[in-house]
Amino acid sequence: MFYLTTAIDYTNGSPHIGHAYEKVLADVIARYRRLRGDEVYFLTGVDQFGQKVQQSAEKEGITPEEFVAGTTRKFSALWEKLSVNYDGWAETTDKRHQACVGAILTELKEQGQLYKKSHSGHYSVRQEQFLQERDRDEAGNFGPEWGEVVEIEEENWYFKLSDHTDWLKGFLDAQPDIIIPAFRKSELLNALEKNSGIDLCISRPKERLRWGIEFPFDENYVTYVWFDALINYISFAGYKAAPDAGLPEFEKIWSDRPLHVIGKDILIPAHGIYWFCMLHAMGFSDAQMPRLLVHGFWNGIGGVKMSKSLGNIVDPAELADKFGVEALRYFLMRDIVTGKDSEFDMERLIMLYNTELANEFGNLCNRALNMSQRFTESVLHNVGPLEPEDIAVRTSLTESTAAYQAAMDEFDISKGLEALNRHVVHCNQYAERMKPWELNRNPENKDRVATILYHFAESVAHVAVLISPILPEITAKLAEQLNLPGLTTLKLTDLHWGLLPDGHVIGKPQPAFPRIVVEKPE
RNA sequence: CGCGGGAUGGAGCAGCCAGGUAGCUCGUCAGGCUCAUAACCUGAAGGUCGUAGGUUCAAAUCCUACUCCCGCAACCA
Repeated sequence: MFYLTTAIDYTNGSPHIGHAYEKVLADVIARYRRLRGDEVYFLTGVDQFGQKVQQSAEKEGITPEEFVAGTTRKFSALWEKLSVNYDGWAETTDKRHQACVGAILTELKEQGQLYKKSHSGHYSVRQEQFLQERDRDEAGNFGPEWGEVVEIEEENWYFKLSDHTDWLKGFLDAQPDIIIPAFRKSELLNALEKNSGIDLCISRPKERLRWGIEFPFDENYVTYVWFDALINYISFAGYKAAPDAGLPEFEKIWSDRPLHVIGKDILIPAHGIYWFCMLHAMGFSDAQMPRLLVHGFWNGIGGVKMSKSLGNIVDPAELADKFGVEALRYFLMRDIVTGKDSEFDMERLIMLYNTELANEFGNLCNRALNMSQRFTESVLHNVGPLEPEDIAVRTSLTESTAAYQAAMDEFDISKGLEALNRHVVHCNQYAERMKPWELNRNPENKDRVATILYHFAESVAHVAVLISPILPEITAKLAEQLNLPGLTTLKLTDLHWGLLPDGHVIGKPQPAFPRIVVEKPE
């Protein structure tokens, strides 16, 4: 079983383009692995507890339950709109999750992994958090943004993180590709080196935070959100679940090494340190440790961070409505190298869709279907003899498919799409050289025209399947136009030359990728 | 000396890990075609690959130093 998860989004606000990117990326990987023939379980969801949610709810004068119900709906509605098809949905307020967190806490305490100690420090009443030395301004004071700062002493529960950091270092050293991309690992190892010996405070006194999972053995405390949130990856996979809980069977889900798709902001310390150590403390073996696929961020134009104050935030739902889900998904996968940052430029979204989908691939679809309709009465003939140019088309397809697969296996979606595009361009060049529209003027060339058109149609069928992880709707559309419904259920291993049988009658051609037309403001 | 990333023709990027005549998309200029969604195809101009050294027969790629930009630095997601 290939188990993959995303970070669960914090339900303190509306989803932005970064949320959408991560979920679409995970969805594409899930769909690709299914295409490869793997059994896949895809989990995503929302993180609902914590201080910020409590504060936001108070501000609106509603309960945290009501507040998260509203924001959660925004996320799930967006995933539906963007064709993000998950198998499991994680909400941390789910009783089953809370029970799992409680069970883990109890077990860790019994194993002596938890202890209580008192900590004193500078505390911001307004922000409801302890302040660090780095929070001081140049003058060495805590600035006005923190409000009233008092020195308080507080008792809390700690997890013996330091017991596991030596193991973690060794583990990370021994694993070449546990963290993708590789440079993130050195960053993580450096961070570990510098901060080992520190334990993790995993509780919050109820006086200052009520919105959390109560400690099973100490009713005065709730669980620190990260400790609770990370557990979603196993709780919703059925870890320590009751048989009738309606959750999957854990051993089945967590059989191979799972993949966590996360953003670069939550690698250190949350996933790279806390989560690995937590799993280790729970008795997970090295072979059971998940891989982390760490993606980059979409910045605004000019490389500046997107933020509300700069007003350069883009709403993914709005984009999908305006340009279509296809264009958005394609852009999000095409214009970024997995692991790196990129700039979100609406003009590039339009350009890439219009160029690569509408003009190049769309044109090829049209050529295949339209000419077949006009020149061969919609009947495809898989006849010979083959000319070198025809062989070259087949070779190009084979090479593109292999390159696509290699790239997709490494989660490099952009490179995979580029590989598909190479074949599409090859086909358009082939069209220009063969000029079937000219050949068709002479009835003697009937067979030759049919052979050429078959190469177009067959190429379209292959690309339609290969692009399906990124553009699932398109595959169905093209399957219909090609009159080959089976196309949507094909696996990679089914992709041999001859998907379209000799004598096959195609359907009615229709533009699969209508161009995006923008009126230029004068 | 905190850590990491980046600097490649007008714009945005790939290539670097496993050195071997600099590649992609857009834009610009010229041409061709008409099957097609004002789409497609061909050709051209444009780069001392941040700077300075080093290793090598050979460096965008490896090593050293430096400059500039961005992000992060553990109890806020």
